[in-house]
Amino acid sequence: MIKSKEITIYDIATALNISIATVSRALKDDPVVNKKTRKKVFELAEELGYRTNHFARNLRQNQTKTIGIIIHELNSNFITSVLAGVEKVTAESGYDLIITHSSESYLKEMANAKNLFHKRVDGLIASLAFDTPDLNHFQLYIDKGIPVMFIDRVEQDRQNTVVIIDNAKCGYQATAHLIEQGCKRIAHITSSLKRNVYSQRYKGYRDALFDNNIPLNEKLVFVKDLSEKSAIEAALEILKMKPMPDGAFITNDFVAAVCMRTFKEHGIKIPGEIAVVGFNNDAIGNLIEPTLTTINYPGKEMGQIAARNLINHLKGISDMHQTNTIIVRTELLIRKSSLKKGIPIK
Amino acid sequence: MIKSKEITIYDIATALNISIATVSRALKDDPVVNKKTRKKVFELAEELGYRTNHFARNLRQNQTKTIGIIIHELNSNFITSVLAGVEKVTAESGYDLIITHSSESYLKEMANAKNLFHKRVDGLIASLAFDTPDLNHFQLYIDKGIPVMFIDRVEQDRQNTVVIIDNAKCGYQATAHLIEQGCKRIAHITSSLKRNVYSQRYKGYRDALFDNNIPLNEKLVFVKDLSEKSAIEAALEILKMKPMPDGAFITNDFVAAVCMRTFKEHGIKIPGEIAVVGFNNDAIGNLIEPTLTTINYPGKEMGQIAARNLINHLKGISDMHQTNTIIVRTELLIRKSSLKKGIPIK
DNA sequence: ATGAAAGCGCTAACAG
DNA sequence: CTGTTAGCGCTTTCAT
Repeated sequence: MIKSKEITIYDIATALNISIATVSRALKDDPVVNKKTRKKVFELAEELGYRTNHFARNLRQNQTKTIGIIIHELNSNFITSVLAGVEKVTAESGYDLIITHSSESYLKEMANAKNLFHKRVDGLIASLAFDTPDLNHFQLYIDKGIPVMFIDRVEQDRQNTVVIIDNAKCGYQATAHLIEQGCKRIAHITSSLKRNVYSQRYKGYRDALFDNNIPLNEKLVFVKDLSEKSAIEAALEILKMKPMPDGAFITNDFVAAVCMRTFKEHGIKIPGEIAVVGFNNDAIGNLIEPTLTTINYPGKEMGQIAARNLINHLKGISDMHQTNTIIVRTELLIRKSSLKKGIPIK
Repeated sequence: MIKSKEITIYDIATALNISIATVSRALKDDPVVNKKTRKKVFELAEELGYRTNHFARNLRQNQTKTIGIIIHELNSNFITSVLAGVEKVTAESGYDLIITHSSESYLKEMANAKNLFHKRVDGLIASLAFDTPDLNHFQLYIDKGIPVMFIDRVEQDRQNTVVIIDNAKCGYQATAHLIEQGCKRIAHITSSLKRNVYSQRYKGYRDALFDNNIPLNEKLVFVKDLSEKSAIEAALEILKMKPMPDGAFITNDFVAAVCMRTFKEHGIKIPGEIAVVGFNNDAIGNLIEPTLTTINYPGKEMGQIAARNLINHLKGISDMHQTNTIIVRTELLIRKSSLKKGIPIK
């Protein structure tokens, strides 16, 4: 297959008998160039099938117009929403996106960070893996002054710019809702407490119990990964307890769905014998029986906010280091899995 | 923030008192350079924190080492699997990936194709939107000799390289399975018959009916989009029919789940009164009640195959135009939603 | 085994 | 408003 020759600004300049500088300026809408000239340049560019050589431009300008993104996984509704939000903003601003995922592995996360660094992304958006213990692998970026924006899964003990939800509040709401429905022994199934999202939700759970004079029983707290296997394990442990918990706040809708299935297989009534609240508002929650009460949080919006702040920072419009925590609104979506007392006032 | 100066091969060359040509060669393991020299170069590069300037390289070599991907949507299990497969292969071969999605819109698909063309991807992997009527927007690629690989959602009336499953066979299997379970009036809920995947599954459905002497009843065929709303509509129409269908082959697990929910809300027993077979093997199928019989097909593998063929073609190892259709294996996963007669012999 | 030098396509400083 | 020119960092002949 013979590739037809690539058109450059030289070709356009020669054909129009003007200089390449003028062509270059015309192409980027520099107001300094004569309108007629610009029009001619555009027309010829179109006709000849000219395409900008981004490499020459980037080489010259020493920026890549690329944003890197490291996420922990790409299999949830929430994550694809985040991606969609980021993509929308970056595309509008003419930035490319290189998406990587760490499969919840710290090692892969480090490798991705290094890789994107070598690819010279102008900025980075990251959501941490389960077992990421520190932020040392982002030091490269900090040293070079490359902005990094953390989203959802963040490290708390440093001063980075983060876009998060108020996980403690959500945990509190979920738990308080169960208490309100009459639950006395509320189990909590969660994941690695090293991750802010889980530790904060746990904190909210504890605070809600405390405020309602329910003593914390650590045996009711299950720290698991988010696999189907672990979910079944946790559910079976709950089933064995005497007395059995009468409520469960589960930090993930998929895990909640698996637990509910397991409960039902053992003849347990939901919410009658055990009320359940999940987290994330995945599509699944509306398809299982009973429908799942959950926390809804706007992934797409979070993605947009993160990307917008990063890009504005890059463009010098604003300094993202000034606002270092952005908290996005959330809501408790009450459905059937938690309603022991019937439908509340809407 | 002061960015520390970027190290180039010039810095290394000067420090080592050798030429940049030697550094360049050493860095890419050219066997022609002295082992000791190479070692010194690598050590210094590491120490100084050298990173390759891909733009300079790409500018020089006139290739981007980037693959573009256009998918119809990124919200399904299947699609994220495809992406994971593609990513695995491209990452191993040192290619970047730019992911775009068309949200099932032909217009967005065209825009993406154009955009990726301007970004100069070395190759493209695409899965078509619902309403894409032709392949004209890929003509740019063909004209320039840029390879395009279609996956799953493909256009049939041209000679492109495609990675697909045997949709007709799957449709046949699903339908035959329902017939085997005693179904006589089998509804089919599907989507735009312009898309190969749906038209082929429909064909399989028709063939299975024919082979079992069941006349085709077009009233039992519902062409819908894959939204929750449409799923409910279709389910309600089915519920109204007299006699009601006693089986349904639904080309999407999510839609199947929504239909099942609707059936159950109306007191219909599954599979007793209506047996259901879905398509895709989404996680949801194992969480709803009854569990959903479905067609499993290996997204990750399809992604890998597509990417591998594309890259081998790019590297000149093989010519992908020689093999223009790659068919991947599939399987019918029999679960409870279709088992009117009890569990079959495994 | 190494070096010199040209040039990939573009931008921007400077000079008209 | 337009043109000239010097690189950006790298690869790749062609010499040596």
